[in-house]
Amino acid sequence: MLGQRRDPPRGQHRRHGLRCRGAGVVRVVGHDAAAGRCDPHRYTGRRGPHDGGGPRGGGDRRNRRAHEPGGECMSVRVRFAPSPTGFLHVGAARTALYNYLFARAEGGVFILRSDDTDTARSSQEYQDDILEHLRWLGLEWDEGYGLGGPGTFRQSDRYERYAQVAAELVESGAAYYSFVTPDQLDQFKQDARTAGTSPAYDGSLEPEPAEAGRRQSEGESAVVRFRVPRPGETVFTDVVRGDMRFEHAQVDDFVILRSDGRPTYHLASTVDDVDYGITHVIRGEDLLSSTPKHILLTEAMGGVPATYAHLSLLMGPDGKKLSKRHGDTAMAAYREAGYLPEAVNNYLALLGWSASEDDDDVVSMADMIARFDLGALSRNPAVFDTKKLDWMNGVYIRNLDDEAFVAMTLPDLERSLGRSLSAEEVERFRDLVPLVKERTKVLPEVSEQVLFLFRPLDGYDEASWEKVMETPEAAVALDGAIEALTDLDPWTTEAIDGALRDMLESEGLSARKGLQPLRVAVSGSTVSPPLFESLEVLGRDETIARLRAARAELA
RNA sequence: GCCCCCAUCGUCCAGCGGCCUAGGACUCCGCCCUUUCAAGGCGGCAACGGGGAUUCGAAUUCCCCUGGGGGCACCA
Repeated sequence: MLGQRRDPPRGQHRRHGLRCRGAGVVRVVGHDAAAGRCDPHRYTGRRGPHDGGGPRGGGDRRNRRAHEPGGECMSVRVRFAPSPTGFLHVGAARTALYNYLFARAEGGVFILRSDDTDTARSSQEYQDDILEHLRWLGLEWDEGYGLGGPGTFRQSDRYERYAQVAAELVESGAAYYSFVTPDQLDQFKQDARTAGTSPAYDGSLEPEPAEAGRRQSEGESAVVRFRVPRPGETVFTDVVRGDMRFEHAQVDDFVILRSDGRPTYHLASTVDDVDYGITHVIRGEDLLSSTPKHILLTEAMGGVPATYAHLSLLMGPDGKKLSKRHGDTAMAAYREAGYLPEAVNNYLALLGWSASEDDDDVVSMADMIARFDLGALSRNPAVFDTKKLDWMNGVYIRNLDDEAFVAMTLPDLERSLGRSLSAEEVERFRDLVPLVKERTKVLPEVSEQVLFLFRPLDGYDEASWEKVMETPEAAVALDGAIEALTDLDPWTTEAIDGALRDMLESEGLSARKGLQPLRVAVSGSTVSPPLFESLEVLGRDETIARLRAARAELA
C-alpha cells in the first residue's frame, strides 16, 4: 500500500480522502474527472471564472480570501523546500516569504524541508546559511528541519522511504526499470529535434518486459522510470496562473530512482509532499512544467495532489534570470550591507504583489498577512532593482527608535574606530541619533557620518576643501568662529548657534559662505550632520583646535 | 527544435468593458524649506509592443505576430 508513511512528521495528517482536494486532475483523453474542491470560490486563480467577489471597494479583497472555518478542508500546510546547494538567495527568500504569509493568513502550518538529494552539490554550510537567514528575516517555521521532533525533514534521511515507493510503483506497473543508456537517450532527443517532434522519452527504447526482468534480476544497473500514460493529459488549476494543460506526449518517462538507489528530485519532493500532508505547493515558475510529473506521481501513489501556485521568477536589471553575475543575490550580502529584515521582506513582497493599500508601499508584516491573497499575485517576472530597496530601508531606519538604532550601529562604529566608545561617548552619539537616522539608507553609513566626532581628522576631502576653503570668506569665517567660540559658555547647540550667527552678522557673511568652511574644518567634508549639534558633541577644545588647524592650513 | 508562461511609465504595482485626457511607489529633473547632506512639501518627465476581431464602446475579451522568460538531466 502506497499511502503509508514510515516517518510521519509531527502532527498526524488526516487520511488523504479527507483532505481539501487539490485542483490536480489526471485524465485520459475523453474522460473528464470532476475536480472536487472544498471551496470553489477560493484559489481559482484569476483565469478561472470570476467568482463574483462583490463590488469594488468596501474591502472586498479581504472577503474574497476570508477563511471559512468548519468546512471540510484540513488546515493549510505549506512548505519551503530549498536545496542546500547555495546560499539563501533573494528569489528563494521571496518564495519562502509568500509561503510564510500564506500559512499565517490561513492559520496554517509553515514547514521547512531540506531537499538535499543532490549530494554532490549540497553542503552543511549552505544549509546553515539558509536557516540562519530565514530566521533573520523572521520567517519562522512551525515544523521541519532543525526543530527537532519526529522526522528530520531532510530527504537524505529518507532514502529508504523513496526506494520503497519506487518499488511499489514498479510493482503496480506505474513505473519500470529502465535500461536506456545516456547515449541512446541523446540520440532519441536528437532525432526528435530534427524531426520537429516532442523530445519526451516514451520508453520506446526499453527491452521487452521479459528481458528487462531478466537483466534486472541479474543485477544489471538500471534506473526506475515513471510510466507516463499516453495518450493523455494532465490538467490542473494553478492558483496564480489559472487553468493549465499538459499533454503527456510532452512529458518524459522521467527517472524517479537513480541507478545507485537514490531518488531524484521529482520522487523525493512528491513523496514528501504527500507524506507531510502538504496542501499547497507554492514555488517558482521554473517548476511549472514539472508539475504534471508531480501530479501523476502523487496519484499513482494514491495521494491527492496539492493545490499548486507557481510564482513568477525574479530577474536581473538586464531582464535575465537573476543570478550571481547580477551582483549580490545572497541574502547574507544584504544583511551585511546594512539592510533591515523588515525592509527586505517588505520590498520582496512588493515584487509581484500589490502588498500595500497605502500610497507609499510601506506595509508591516502583520498587514501583509491580513491582506495576503495567493490569487492576487502577479504573473509577470519582476526585476530585482535595489533602488527601491534602498529607499525603503531608509524608511525603516527612520522608523527605528533611538535605542534600537544605537544598538544596531554601535558595533560597526566601534569596529571602524578600532576601539570601543566610552559611556560618555555613547551618550554623545545618542544625542546625534535623530539627526543621523534620517541621513541613513544602510546601516554602515552611520559610521561614515559620525566617525569624525570620535577620532582625529585624517585630512580634508579634496573637493570640499577647494570648494569652500579657497574663497576669500574662509579665513574670515574661521577667524570669526575661533573668536566667537573660544570662551563660549555654556557649550550647547543653542549657544553655538547664537554665537555663530552673531559672528556671521558682524562679519557680513551669508550662512552658506560662513558656515561651510567651519564644517570642512571640523568634519573634513562639506557633507556632514548638522553643524551646531556636531560642534556640541565634538566639544569646545577639539572644535577650536580643528578650526585653528584649518586656519593654519589656509595661511 | 518541442512544450509552457508572460506582455501597462526606466523599475515594481493598480486597472477585471464606459469612472482612463491610464493611477500610485521607486528612480530622475525642477521648485520650496534649509548652514551642507538628508528628510519633508509641491510640481514635472515617463507606459497600455504590433495587427486583426468582438462591441455602441477595449489597457481590459478573442486570435495572430513580435518580444521576453521558463522547461525539455541518473540538477533541483
